[in-house]
Amino acid sequence: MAGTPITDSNEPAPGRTRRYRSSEVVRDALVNAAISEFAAHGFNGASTRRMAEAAGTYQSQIKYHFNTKDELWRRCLDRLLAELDATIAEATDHSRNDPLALVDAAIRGLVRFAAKRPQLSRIMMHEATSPSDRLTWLVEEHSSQRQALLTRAWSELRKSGAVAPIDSGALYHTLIGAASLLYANAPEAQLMGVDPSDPELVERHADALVAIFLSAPTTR
Amino acid sequence: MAGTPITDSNEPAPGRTRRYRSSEVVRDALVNAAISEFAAHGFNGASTRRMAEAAGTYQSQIKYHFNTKDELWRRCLDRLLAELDATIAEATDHSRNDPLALVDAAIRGLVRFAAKRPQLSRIMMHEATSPSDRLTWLVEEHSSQRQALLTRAWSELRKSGAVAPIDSGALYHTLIGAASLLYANAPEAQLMGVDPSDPELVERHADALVAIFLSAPTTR
DNA sequence: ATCAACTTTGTTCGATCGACCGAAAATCTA
DNA sequence: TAGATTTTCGGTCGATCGAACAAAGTTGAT
Repeated sequence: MAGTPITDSNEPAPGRTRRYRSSEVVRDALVNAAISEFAAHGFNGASTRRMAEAAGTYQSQIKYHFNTKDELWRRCLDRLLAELDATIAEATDHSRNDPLALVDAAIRGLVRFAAKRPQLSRIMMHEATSPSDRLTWLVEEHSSQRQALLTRAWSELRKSGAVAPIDSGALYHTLIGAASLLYANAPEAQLMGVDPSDPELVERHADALVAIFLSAPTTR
Repeated sequence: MAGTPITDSNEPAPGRTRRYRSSEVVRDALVNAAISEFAAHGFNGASTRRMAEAAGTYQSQIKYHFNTKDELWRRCLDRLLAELDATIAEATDHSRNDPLALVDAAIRGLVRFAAKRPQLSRIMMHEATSPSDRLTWLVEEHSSQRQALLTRAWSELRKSGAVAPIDSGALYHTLIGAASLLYANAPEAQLMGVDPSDPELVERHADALVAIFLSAPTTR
């Protein structure tokens, strides 16, 4: 079976340069190219031939390394979600005990990730507009746990009244939407005179989200 | 030219039933079918044959009535955005003078429209992920004015301090994202056990957005 | 009733899609 | 070095796409 056990040292036989890239490298290049292609055009609109070209290889390599377009798509999401988890984990590293500080850090991490890797938001927005096996897989494999985690943390904070009164059913999509649409729709924002790649804008955006989500309700 | 001047009374010649539908009716059916198709699969993934079948007609009718898939797409957005304008205008009808009440009503109208017509959000999210002539048209024709309107109203309210401190560059997408992702991604929400078609959820969602956007900043 | 305008219907075209196959080339193992 | 394994590379297959065309059928005005 191809690539399952990476046995070799992947060294180009001392002194010589490899002519064939290792499975790992090609798979990596294909996943990266596919992430951009899926994000830009959705699953159906994405072309495996364009992916292969961007990765500097051949379309038939997708069958060889991933078997189908569908499985390649799943590997793309595995990678993106692992990156998201890593970013959030890093951001919340120093606030393990204070629940409010933890959510604060998580929101900022979410915004920064959406800015750095808008492809994840784009793919999810493409996919979640109509039912499919992929969407079912995505929710079961990934979305559900994240939503449960957020909802639990939020209802805990709600008890102490330190947080905005947001319906628990709407919370997840409200926060994700507020945090990521600006970057998912960056090409539109650019045309409107906004530059979502500006790091200072990202920080101001994160500040704003923390301010509106993590503030006790005010009576007018 | 077909259908430009609707001269006739469109009456089925007393007693008899028409065998041909009028241009107006077919165009209407095609636009409706196309809106759903574009929303579900994006521009490239949408099939003109499926649209025609859903509209009870033939694919070649699209060429006849709209010339190209591209022009049909533009007519879909003209209609959706007209509907959005009508909904917002109706919602803000009774608060012409009080700027704060006006934005309050506009936010609620936006949420209700996103819930009622998720297709607009879906199409925009599909389209805004990568540059295209359609996106340029969309921004120039529609998005820009709306953003300018919102930004102006917001900065006015900011002066009186009655409103959350949100960066003006990020405001538009933050609000739209918070208001519409839940409905744009309704199939995902359903799988997660949330029902975005529940009118009470929609109202609670609108309440929450008004609460977090239209509240003076609190210091912690 | 006639005729021009409008609408429907069926078909064809070239292009692109994902999946698949097999032989050649390179690499690793023994 | 010989043989087994991995990777590359070019090509083919049926399906579907948007666009286009040409008749044929329907309608309303004259």
